[in-house]
Amino acid sequence: MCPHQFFKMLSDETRLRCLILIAREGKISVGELCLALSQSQPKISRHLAILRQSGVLLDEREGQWIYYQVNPALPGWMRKVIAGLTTSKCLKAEYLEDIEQYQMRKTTQ
Amino acid sequence: MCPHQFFKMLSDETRLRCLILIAREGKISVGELCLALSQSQPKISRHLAILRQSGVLLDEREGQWIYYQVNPALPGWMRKVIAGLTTSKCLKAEYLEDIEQYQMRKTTQ
DNA sequence: TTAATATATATGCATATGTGAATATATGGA
DNA sequence: TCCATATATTCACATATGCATATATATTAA
Repeated sequence: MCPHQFFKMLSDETRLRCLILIAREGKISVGELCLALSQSQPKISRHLAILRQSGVLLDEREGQWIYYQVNPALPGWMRKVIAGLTTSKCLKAEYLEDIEQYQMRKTTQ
Repeated sequence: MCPHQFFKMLSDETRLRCLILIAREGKISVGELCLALSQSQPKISRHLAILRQSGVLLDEREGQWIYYQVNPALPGWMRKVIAGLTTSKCLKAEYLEDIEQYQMRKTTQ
């Protein structure tokens, strides 16, 4: 994938928030993403499809659930950009709340 | 600027090629960019305006020419992404030809 | 098989984006 | 002043994008 195409993947806020959450948590189901980001299921699903079709994410079914993860075979320069995002101080509070949301739900369930 | 907005800046091929060439060469005029990328002047000018208005580039007039450079005050995470691009092996041959084009013209003039 | 849950896809629409062509503005020199 | 050069902007148009809603598919359990 060309650099500008990869950046286009990251240019939508919902897609980027999904990707960052998945990159930090390793593996998340669609439903968990919807709850963490407070977005509708079709909306999340469409953005995950875009990331999947471009090869950025991998999906894997487990019973009724489908889990998404960052494709470990991504070229180094893409992994670097994603890694930079997950550790960076550039993220809005909003993004970080996604992670809190997700982790709260994980621990209380 | 939010990460997804920065990535939107980089999601257009012409804009990205401009930015990479500017980042590698330091300072380039609009005309030189047009020649290096073989693109029309209004097209290049419009993309430079987008990068300038978003604060990614700075412009500076020198007589009839206007030179663009990467804004040195960019946050670290943005500079890292740009630096990753200028040194990366991810660039298509096409991108690298821009640089050759530019340097050829520089040395022969 | 039927119902419930989880996820994906299709449709219609409004808006955003990129483009070429034409035009406007700014600078420098005759 | 007038002209040439360099750059910016406007306009009209085609295409792309994201969205909400509705619907389809797959899995599990009863």
